[in-house]
Amino acid sequence: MSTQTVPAEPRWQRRKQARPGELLEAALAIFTERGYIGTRLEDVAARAGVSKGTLYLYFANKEELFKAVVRQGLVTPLEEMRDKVETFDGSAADMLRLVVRGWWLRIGATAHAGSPKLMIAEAANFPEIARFYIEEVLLPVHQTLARLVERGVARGEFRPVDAGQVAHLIAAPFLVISAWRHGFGHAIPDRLPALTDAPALLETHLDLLLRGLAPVPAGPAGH
Amino acid sequence: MSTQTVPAEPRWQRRKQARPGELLEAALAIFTERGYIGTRLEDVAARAGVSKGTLYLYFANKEELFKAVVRQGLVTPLEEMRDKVETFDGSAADMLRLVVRGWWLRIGATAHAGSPKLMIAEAANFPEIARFYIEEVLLPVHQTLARLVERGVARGEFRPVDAGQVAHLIAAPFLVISAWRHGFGHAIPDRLPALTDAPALLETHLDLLLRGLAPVPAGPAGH
Amino acid sequence: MSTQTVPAEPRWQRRKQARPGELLEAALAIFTERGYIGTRLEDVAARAGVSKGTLYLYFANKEELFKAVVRQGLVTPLEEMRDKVETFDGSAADMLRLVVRGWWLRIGATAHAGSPKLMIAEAANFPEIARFYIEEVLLPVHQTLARLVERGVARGEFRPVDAGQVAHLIAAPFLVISAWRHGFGHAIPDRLPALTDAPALLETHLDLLLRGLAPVPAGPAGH
Amino acid sequence: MSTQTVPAEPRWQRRKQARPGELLEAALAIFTERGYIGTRLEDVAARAGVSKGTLYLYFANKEELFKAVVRQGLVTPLEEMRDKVETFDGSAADMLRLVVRGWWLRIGATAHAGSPKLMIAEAANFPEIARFYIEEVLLPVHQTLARLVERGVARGEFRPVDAGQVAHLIAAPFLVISAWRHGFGHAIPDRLPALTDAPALLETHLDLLLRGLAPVPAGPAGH
DNA sequence: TATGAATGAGGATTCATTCAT
DNA sequence: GATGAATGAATCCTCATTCAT
Repeated sequence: MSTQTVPAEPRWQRRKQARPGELLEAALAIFTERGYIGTRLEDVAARAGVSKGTLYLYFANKEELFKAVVRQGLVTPLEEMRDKVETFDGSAADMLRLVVRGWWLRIGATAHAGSPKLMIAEAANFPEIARFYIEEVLLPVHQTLARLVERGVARGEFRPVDAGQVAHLIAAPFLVISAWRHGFGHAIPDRLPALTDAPALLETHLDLLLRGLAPVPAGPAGH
Repeated sequence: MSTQTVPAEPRWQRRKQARPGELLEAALAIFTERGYIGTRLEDVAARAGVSKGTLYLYFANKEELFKAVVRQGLVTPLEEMRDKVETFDGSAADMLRLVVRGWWLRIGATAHAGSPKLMIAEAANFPEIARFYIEEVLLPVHQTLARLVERGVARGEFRPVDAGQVAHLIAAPFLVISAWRHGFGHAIPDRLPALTDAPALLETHLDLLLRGLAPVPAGPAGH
Repeated sequence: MSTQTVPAEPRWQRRKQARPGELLEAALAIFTERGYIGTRLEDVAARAGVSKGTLYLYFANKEELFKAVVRQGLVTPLEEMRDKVETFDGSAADMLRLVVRGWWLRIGATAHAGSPKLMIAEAANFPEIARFYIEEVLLPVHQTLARLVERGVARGEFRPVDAGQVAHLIAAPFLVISAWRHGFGHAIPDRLPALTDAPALLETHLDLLLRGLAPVPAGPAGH
Repeated sequence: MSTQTVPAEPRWQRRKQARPGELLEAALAIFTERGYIGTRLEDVAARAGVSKGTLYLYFANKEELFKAVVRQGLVTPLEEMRDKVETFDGSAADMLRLVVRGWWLRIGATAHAGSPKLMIAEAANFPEIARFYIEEVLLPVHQTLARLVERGVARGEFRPVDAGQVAHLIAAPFLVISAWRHGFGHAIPDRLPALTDAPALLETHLDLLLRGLAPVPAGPAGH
C-alpha cells in the first residue's frame, strides 16, 4: 500500500512525445497558410497531434510561439546557403546561377518558402518580429547578393551597376514565387502557368539578368 | 416673419457626408495594415469618421466591404493603365518604360500599392476573393505585359523569349516594393535604402531588363 | 411676393396618407407572423408603404405600436359576434352552430385569426398586454359561450355540464386552427390535411360536441 | 512534505458538472418563456450555472440548441406514450381515457407542456424547425390518435367518423391548456378558473367526446 | 408631416488562455 | 507532462430610435 513500486498500467505509452520541433513545424505550416490572427492554436495542436494545453507547456502564448516559428524556421537554412556562396570561387555568373537555383532547391520548393509571405502579412502587426526578420534574414541575403554583384563588377563580368539595387532585383522573383505557391496558387493552381513552373521561370530570370531582352550578341557572360 | 424668402445657409453641411468612397479609403488603409481578420470594422468606421452601423448601410458585411476595396481600389486604376498601353504606338522598349514608371506613379506611390500585400496575406483564407483578384487584376496585368513582350519580339526589338515568364519577371519588383512599403518598411524605414528609393530601383530594373548585366555594347533598345 | 397663393410645385401629392389604421393593419400582419421581437419596424413601415420614421409620428415606440395593434385589431370584431349571439333566440344547438360557423367566417378565415397565436407567444413577455387581452377578449368570449351552454342546459337541450369547462372545449379548436393557419401551416401546408379544411373540421367539432362518439341514436339535438 | 500519500478529498467535486441535460432544461424554460429570438444564450447559460462559451461546447449554435430542446424534450416522452397506446388492448374508450389522462401526467403537468406554445410562436420564423416538429411530434401524435379512433369505429364502439378530424379535436384542449399554463396563466393565474384545473377540464373533455352534450342515455361506451 | 441616413446598445459567436484532473 | 472542459473578452452584425432636412 505504501511503496507504490510498479505502476500497474503504464499510461505514459500513450504520450505523444510532443517536442517543440514538431510543434514549430505544425505552427509554421498553419501560420503561413492563415496568418497570425487567422491561426487557431487548436488547429496547430491538432496538426502536431497534441492537445491545446500542451502548447502552453512549451510556449508562453501565441505570440511567443509565432516568434519561435520565425526564429527557428528561417534562419538556419539561409545560413547554410550563405556559407556556400561565400566559399564559391567560380565566375560571378556561375555564382548567380548557383544562388538562384539553390534558393529553389533549399527554400523555394520547401515549406520555408511560406515565410516571406507570412512576414509580409504580419510585419506591420509585429514590428519587433519584422525587425528581427529584417536583421536576421533579409539583410544577410541582401548582403550576400550585393557582394556577389560587386564581385562580378570587379571582375569585369558585369557592367558597373548599383549592387544594392540589383540585389533586390535578383531576389524579387523569389517573393513572387513564394507568394504564388503559398497564397494565390492555393486558390487557382493553374491559372498563370508560367508561375507554376518555378524552375523554368528562374532560368528565364537568370537569362534576363545576364543578357537582358535586347537581341545583341551575348557577351563573355554567356551561358 | 412673413416673407420667408431663402434660407441663407444650407444646413446639410453638418451632415457626416459618409460616402462609400471615404469608407473604402479608410478600409483599404486598415485592411492593408492589419489584414482581413485583423481589421475591426469599428476601426474602419472610426477612421472614416462614422459609426459602426453606418458601414452596414453601404456594405452588406465585412467580406463585401473587402471585395469592394479590392474592386474599386485596384481594378479601375489598372484599367486606365491597360488602356494606355494598348493604344501606345512607340517602341516596345518605350512601352516598357511607360508601364514600369506608370505603375509607380499610378499605384506604387499611392495607397493602392498596399493591395498586393493584402492579397498575398489573405489569398489562402479567401479563395473566392483570391480568384476574383487573379481574374480581375493579376491576369489582365499579366496579359498586358505578355503582349508587350510579344510585340517587342515581333518587332525584332527583343530576343525571342517566353513572354509569359518575362511578364512575371517584369512585375516582380512591383511586389517587392509593395511589400516593403506596406510591410517591413513600417518596422525599419531605412535599413535597406535601395528599396526605399523605389523610382531609382525601377530605373535599374528597366536597365537590367533591356540590357542585362553583361557589359556588351547596348543594342538598339538603348536608352 | 407676400401672399404666396399657389405653390408652384405641389410636393404633397407624393404623400402617402399614412393613417394609423393602415399602419396597424400592417403591424398586425407582421407581429402575427414573426412575434414581437422578431418584427422589425422597417418591415412594418415597408408593408404600410411609409418610411421608418413615419411610424414614430403615430406611435411612441415599438411597444406602444404593439399594444395598439392588440387593442384595435381584436376587440371590435369580437364585440360584433357577441351582440349577435346575445340577441339570437333559436335553440342552443343552433346557437352553437351559429357561433362556431360565425367564428370561422368573421375571424378564423381573416387576419384576425392570427391574434391568438400572437398573444400566446407574447403573453409571458407582456403581462400587461396579456391582462388586457384576457379581460377584453378571452373573458367575454368565454362568458358568451358559457352562457350559451347554460341556456342549453336550462332548456333541457344539453345534459347538465360544467358550463365554464365546456366553454373552453368549444373554443379549443379555434386555437388549433389559428395556430395551424398562422404557424405550422406556413411550413408544410399539406401535411395534416384534416387541419387545412377548417370548415369541415368545425362541422365535425359541432357533431361531436352535440352527439359524442358513442353510436347511440341521435337525440332531439340532432341536425 | 515528503510522503504525499493520498488526497483525502477529491477535488473534482468543485467542477461545474455542466452536462447537456442541465443545459437543455435551462434552455427549455427560457425558450418557452421568451420565445426563440427573445432568448439570450447568456441567460440560458446563467440559468444552467455555466458560462456563455460552455454552451458552444455542446451545441453548435442557438438553432441547434433549440432543436435539441425540442427533440429531447418532446420526442422521447411522446414515444413512450405511443408505445403504451399501441400495446394497449382494452376498449377504445378506455384507450382514449388513457391517452388524455396520460398526456396530462407525462406532458401537460411538466415543463414539456411549454413546447407547443413555443412552437406555435416560432413556427413561422423557423420553417425548418417547424417541419421537424410536425414530422417528429405532431404527425406521430395525430397518427396515434387517428388509429385509436379507427379502432373504436372498427369495434363498433364509435360512430363512423373522420378519424383524422377527430384526432385533431381530441388534441385541441392540450393546446389550450399548454397555452394557458405557459402564456396567459403567467399574467393572471386565476381569471379563468376552469382552465386552471386542467385535470377536471380533461375529464369533461373525455365525457363530451364520448357522449356529447345531448341528454340521451349513454351507449355501450359508457363510463 | 414625412423621410431615411446615422447611431450605438445589445446579442451570437469565436478562441486564447486557464486549471483541475 | 498532458489533457480538454470551462471561461469571458472581443468582434461581427442587427435594429430600435433619433434628427436634420
